[in-house]
Amino acid sequence: MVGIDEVAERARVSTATVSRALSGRGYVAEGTRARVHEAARELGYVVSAGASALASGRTRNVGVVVPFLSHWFFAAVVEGAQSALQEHGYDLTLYNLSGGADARARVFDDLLLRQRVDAVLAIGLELTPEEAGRLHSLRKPVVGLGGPLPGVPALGIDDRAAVRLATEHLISLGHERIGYIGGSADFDLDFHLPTMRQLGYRDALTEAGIEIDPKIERGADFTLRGGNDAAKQLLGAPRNRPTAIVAASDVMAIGAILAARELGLNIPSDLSVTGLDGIPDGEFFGLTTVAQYPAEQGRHVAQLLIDRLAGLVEDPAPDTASARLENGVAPAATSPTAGPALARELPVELIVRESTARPRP
Amino acid sequence: MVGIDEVAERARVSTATVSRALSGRGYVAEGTRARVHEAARELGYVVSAGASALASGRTRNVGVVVPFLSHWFFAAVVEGAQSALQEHGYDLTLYNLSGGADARARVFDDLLLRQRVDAVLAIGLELTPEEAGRLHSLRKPVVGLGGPLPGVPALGIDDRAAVRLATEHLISLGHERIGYIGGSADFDLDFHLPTMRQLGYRDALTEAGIEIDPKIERGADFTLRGGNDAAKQLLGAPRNRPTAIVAASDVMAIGAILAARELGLNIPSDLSVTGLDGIPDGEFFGLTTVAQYPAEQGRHVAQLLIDRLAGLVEDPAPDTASARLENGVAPAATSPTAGPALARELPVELIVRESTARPRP
DNA sequence: CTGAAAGCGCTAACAT
DNA sequence: ATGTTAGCGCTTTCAG
Repeated sequence: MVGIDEVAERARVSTATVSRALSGRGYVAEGTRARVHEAARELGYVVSAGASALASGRTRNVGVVVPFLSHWFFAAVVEGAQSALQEHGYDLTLYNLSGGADARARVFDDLLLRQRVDAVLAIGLELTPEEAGRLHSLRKPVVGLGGPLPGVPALGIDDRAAVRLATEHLISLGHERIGYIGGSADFDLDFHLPTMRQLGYRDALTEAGIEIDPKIERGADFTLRGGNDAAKQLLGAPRNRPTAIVAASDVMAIGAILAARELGLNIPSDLSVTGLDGIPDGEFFGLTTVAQYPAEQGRHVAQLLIDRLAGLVEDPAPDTASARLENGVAPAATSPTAGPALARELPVELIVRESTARPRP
Repeated sequence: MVGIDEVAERARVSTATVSRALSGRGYVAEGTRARVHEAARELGYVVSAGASALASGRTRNVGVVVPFLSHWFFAAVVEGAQSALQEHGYDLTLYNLSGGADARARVFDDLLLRQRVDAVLAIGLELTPEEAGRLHSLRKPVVGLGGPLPGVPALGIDDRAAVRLATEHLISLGHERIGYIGGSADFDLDFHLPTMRQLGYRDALTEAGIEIDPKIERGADFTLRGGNDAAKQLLGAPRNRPTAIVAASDVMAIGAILAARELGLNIPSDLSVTGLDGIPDGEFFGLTTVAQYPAEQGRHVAQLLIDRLAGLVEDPAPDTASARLENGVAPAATSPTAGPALARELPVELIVRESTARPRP
């Protein structure tokens, strides 16, 4: 591996100047700068991440923690974050919690503490107070996406408003008997979104003066089959069958559409269906949905971190954050930088396709 | 951050002993060992990755390069690799090539050269000779999964045999008019699997003495819609319609199943369909398929790398690898360690479900 | 604007 | 089995 002194020699400057020229910190004459870059290029020199990290305290690496990857949403977020980070010369080290409790503990007790990362992005996570404490003890920027993080600034879509929007769409079409397929209680442990989404559905009904009927609210597991099973329950009733179904995710909505077909119901004349997510296959099924944009969300949140890192000034008073945390109070912003408050709500969009229409008269 | 000397002090030993006790290299008395661990735990000490890497040359980090993440297969492989690595205390730094040519160049020209990783896992990639050269110049273990890598040992399923197996299943059921939905030429640039899979289909037909009819071979793009469109072409013909379809992926197979339903054909009595992949939703659709196991593949390949890293001895003679590479010859094993040859073929399994049956008499 | 030199926090000989 | 010590390759004062 060619080192910095070889570059220095070739460019006829000191190693200090090479470092400055290549990292862009400190003054370097334009000519010198060019010579250094030229020399580095010719030699194929790339700084050693470890040495640079040790000397500077900056790793140019961001840790991204996800509950699992095998889900469109998380994969897309990571991909988005990745591309934003990569553009700025940051690497992305992935931590996955799907390996069970041990793996999870390891991530929070060891891996994240190794000083391998400058910042942490926590995606779709619900942290325990201990885990949040560990994260805080890093004294590094941490931001969350799509999960409630105690004491950590977090972004996400407004799940409640999103489902409400879908439901309102159906109501505005004239539907009054609207079923709901949401998450079962199990899922509420990891994400609170099931609850939030259900509330959004109820909000819309209530506001429109439609009575809530728990009999046409079903829990499922966010899979195709789950949505399909739930829909069959909803649609199988001989009378007073819903004319529309709001599903808490696109995948479940598609399951519902397939269920309707199996039962000989026509979409949308016999049944309207809405989803939430905006997955690529939604278009194929003509699914009306409230789309969110995970790749953009990932980019956005990564960019936020990059900005913080760039403007990083000083640590806050040593004990403020943890003290607040112990009291169970989530301060508005607990990151090392006193940046502007985060825009909490990420955009969603109602996409009307062929799965919704006026109910039969 | 608490450092190694604080631990040394507390355990009343030297820093060298702390290092040995914690890393497990070199002799340490059992009692000392315990004291050190205890002290480290009490202080919440974790080695600094950067310092350790600089001093030892080992980063305990593996780079994983994927073309993109937004596909079941890649996400599952990464998840599998992740868990194996994590169990052994390795981190996983992800490099994503989906950002276009610039991103791709950056990965090979800078990011991988930063000495941030001990080894590289290249998934589903077809590298240019330059890229392969860069990888080689790292002088680090590199293994590929599911993509032809010039000069790099690579594992993968036998795509040709897999599709052949599916086709043979249909033939054994009595089908003789069997259509094929594969990848279009565009896709062949990145993965060669479309071609290989098509050859497998033809192999089976030829061996059974069935004539190949290019009119019932269709290219598609590995999406639901692509499979659906292609199937409609195949099934729309008024006469001499295939009684079975082999699809080169589960997603396309599902597209075909939905196409059949739309056309009023019954599965499997009017049409049998097979896929390839073993995606979770396959079961819901009753899809007969040849399953592969990406998570296990990822684990396997990660484990391979870990073993190499553990047994790492010496670099091979400086120029052997690159010389061979320049000649365009792919040696059996070009990794620094002269390990046993890799088992190239990863397992697949025919899973028979409800989408296949004997053709109507 | 550039150079000299002191580390960053750890590991690995080499001693003992 | 444990301690001493010299770096690992860079960044960053501090001078000039």
